[in-house]
Amino acid sequence: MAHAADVGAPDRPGAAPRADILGAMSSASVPGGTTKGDLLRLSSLFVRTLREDPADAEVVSHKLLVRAGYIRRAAPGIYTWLPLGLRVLRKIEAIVREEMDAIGGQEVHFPALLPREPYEATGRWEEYGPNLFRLKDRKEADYLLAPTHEEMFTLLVKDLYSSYKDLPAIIYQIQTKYRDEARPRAGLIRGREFVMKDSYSFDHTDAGLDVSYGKHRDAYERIFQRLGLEYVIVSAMSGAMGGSRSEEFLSPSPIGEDTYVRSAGGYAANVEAVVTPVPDPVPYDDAPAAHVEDTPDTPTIDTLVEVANAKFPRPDRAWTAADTLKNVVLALTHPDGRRELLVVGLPGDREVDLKRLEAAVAPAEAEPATEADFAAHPELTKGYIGPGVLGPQGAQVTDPETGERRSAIRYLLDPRVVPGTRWITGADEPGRHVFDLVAGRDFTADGTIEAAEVRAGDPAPDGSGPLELARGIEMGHIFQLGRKYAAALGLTVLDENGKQVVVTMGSYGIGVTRALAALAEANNDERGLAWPPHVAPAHVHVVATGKGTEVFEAAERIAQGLAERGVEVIYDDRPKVSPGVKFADAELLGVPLLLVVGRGLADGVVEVRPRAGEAEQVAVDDAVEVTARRVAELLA
RNA sequence: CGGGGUGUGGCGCAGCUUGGUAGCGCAUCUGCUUUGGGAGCAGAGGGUCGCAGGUUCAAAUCCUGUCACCCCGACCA
Repeated sequence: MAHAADVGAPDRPGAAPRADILGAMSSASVPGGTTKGDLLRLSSLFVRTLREDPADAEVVSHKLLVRAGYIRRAAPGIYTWLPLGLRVLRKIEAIVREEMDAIGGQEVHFPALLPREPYEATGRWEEYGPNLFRLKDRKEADYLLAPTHEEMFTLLVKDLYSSYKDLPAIIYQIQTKYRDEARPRAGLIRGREFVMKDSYSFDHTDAGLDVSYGKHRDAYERIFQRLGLEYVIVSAMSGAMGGSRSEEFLSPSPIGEDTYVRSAGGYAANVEAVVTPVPDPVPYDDAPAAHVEDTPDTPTIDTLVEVANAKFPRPDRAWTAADTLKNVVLALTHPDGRRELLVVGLPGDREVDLKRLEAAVAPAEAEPATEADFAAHPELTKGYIGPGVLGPQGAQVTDPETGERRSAIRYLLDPRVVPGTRWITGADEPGRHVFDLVAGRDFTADGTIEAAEVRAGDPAPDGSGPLELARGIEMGHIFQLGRKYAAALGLTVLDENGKQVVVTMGSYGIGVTRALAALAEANNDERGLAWPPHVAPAHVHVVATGKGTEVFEAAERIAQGLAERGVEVIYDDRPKVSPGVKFADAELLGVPLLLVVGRGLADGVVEVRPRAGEAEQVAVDDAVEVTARRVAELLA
C-alpha cells in the first residue's frame, strides 16, 4: 500500500513499565496509562448501576454487564461501551495483542467500510447472503460493512509481496465486524457489531502453513489462559471455506450455541466433526436369504418394529429400531443452483442431524425432500423406501459432466452399516418390508456419510471411551484456509526455483467482545460480576463508609497511594450514600479486591478482602503496601 | 422465515376484562435526619400511554391497520 507511511505508528499500548512491585501486571495495563495507576472516583465516573435486571436480557452476562454499567444497548445486537466496559475490552485486546506479537504477528487496521469489488472476485458478495450489511454511496456504488477480511488481507499481501523470501508472514488486526444476524441474542454473545481479532498466515509451502497454524494454536492457548477463561479445543469442520485442518476454542457453558462432544480419554470435537468408528465386517455365510414380508400400515420405524415383533418374532430377542435400516430422502442444493436428491441409510434408531449432514456435503445445502421431490421420483415409496431402487441397485444415468455412469439417486450409508450387517428395510412397495437384507451381499451404496446424530455414550473415534455431549461458546477458530482466496485473488510468489506458486493461507479469529461476555458468563455470583484480575476494570475497589471526614480523608490517601504504586483503583467517594449501597455496587462491579475504610478506622485498621473471600484486617499505615502486594499476587 | 409475547416518565412494572382528570417501585432534584449491607421523613421535576386511522360526548382501555422490540425454532467462515 503506497500510503502506508502516512498512517504513522499505530498506538501500541501495554508496553509502558509500571512500578516495579507490579511489574508482572504491566502486560495487561490500560492504553494511555503511565506508571501511575488510574484512580476512578465513583462520584464522577460515567456510570449508573441498575438495581433491577433489564427486561430484554436473558443470559446472566447480559444482565450483569448492563446492570453494572459496562454497556448499554443502542440497537438490537449493537451495544455502546461505557468507561468500565471499555477498560475490560481494552485489557482483553492488550493480551491478545501481546500474544499475537509474540508469534511474530504484525498489526494492521483495515477499514470496516469496504467496496464491493474484492468480495465480488471471491463470490462472497453473493454467497454471504442477507447476513452482509450492504450500503450504497451517493453515486450508488455498492459498499459493505465487513463481516470478515480475508479478501482485504489477501490483496494487501499481494500488493506488497512477491517472493517466497518475504514469507512466512502473519498479519492481524483487531477490528469491529458487522453481520446482520437473523436473530442477535444473548447480549454480547451474538451481536451484529462486534470486535474480533482476525489474523492470517501466508506461506508458500504446506509445511510452512502447518508451522503457522501451530504458532496460532499455541498463542491461543496462552491467550485464553491469561484471560482466565476455561476452554476446550475441539476439532471442527472447515466447512464451505475449504481447507483441511480446523479447530475451535470453546468456553464450556450451558448457554453456548455450539454442541461438542468429549470423552474421558481426552477426545473433543464439534459434533459436526465427529467421525463414527467403523465396526469390523460381520461374517454372513450362514445368513438366511433375504425375504419380503407383508407389513401393512408400517410407514414409521415404531410401527414397523411393532408389527415385526407381532408377526415375525425373533427367537432370541425382540426386534428393535436398531435392527431396521431407515432411508431418509434429502434434497441438496449445490452452489450452482442444481438440486439433487440424496438418500441416507442409517440405523432406524437414529435421526439425521442436518448440521452434520450439511457439514458433510458442504458447500451444498441440504433440506428434507419435499412432496414435489417425491412426485418427481415415483420409484420412492414413502415409508417403504429400500436400497432396491437406490444407488447402484437403482437406475443408472450418465453424468453430463464426466460422462460416467452413476446412480440416478445417490445413496450413502451411515458408517455403522458395514458389510454383513442384517436389516429390516423397505421393499419399495406399500405395506411390504424386506427381512434379512445383508449389506454387501444384497445391496451396496455409493459411499458412506457422517449424517447420523451423535449421542451421548457413542464411542470416541480414537477409542478413548464413550462420548458425552456438552455446550460451549465459540471463542476462537483457527483453520487452514489453503489456497482458495490466494488463487481467486491471484496471490502468488516466486519460489526458490523462480516458479510462480500460489500462497497458502491460514485464517484465525478470536471474538474479543464475545470473550468479554464469556468471562462475565463464567465469573459471577448472585451479587454480581467477579472478574479475573487481569481483565478487571480495576484492581482495587476502595469503599469509604462511616460518618465524619476522617474515613474519607484516610480512604483518599490510600486510594492515591495505591494509584502512585501503579495500582488501578475505583474509589467510592460518594458522600451521603449508605454503606449497603456501596457494598452492593462494589460486588456488582466485580473488582477483585475490596478495601473498606470504615468503622475499623477508630482502631487504626482497614479491611482488605477478595471479591468473594475472607476479610483481612490491615493497619492503616500498611494499607497501601499490603494491598499493592495482594494485587501483585493476584496478577502473578 | 415459522411460532409465542410485549410496547405506559431514565429503569422495572400496574392500569386495559367492565371507556370517565395516568399510577406504583427504583432512579433524579431540594431540605432535615441517618451512615458496616440496597436508610427515614417532607417536598419537587419528569410520560403526545409505539405510530396511524376509526367508534364514542369521552380511548392507555374498544375496533382496524402498521411499526418496533423480546423469546423459542430455522439460519449463522
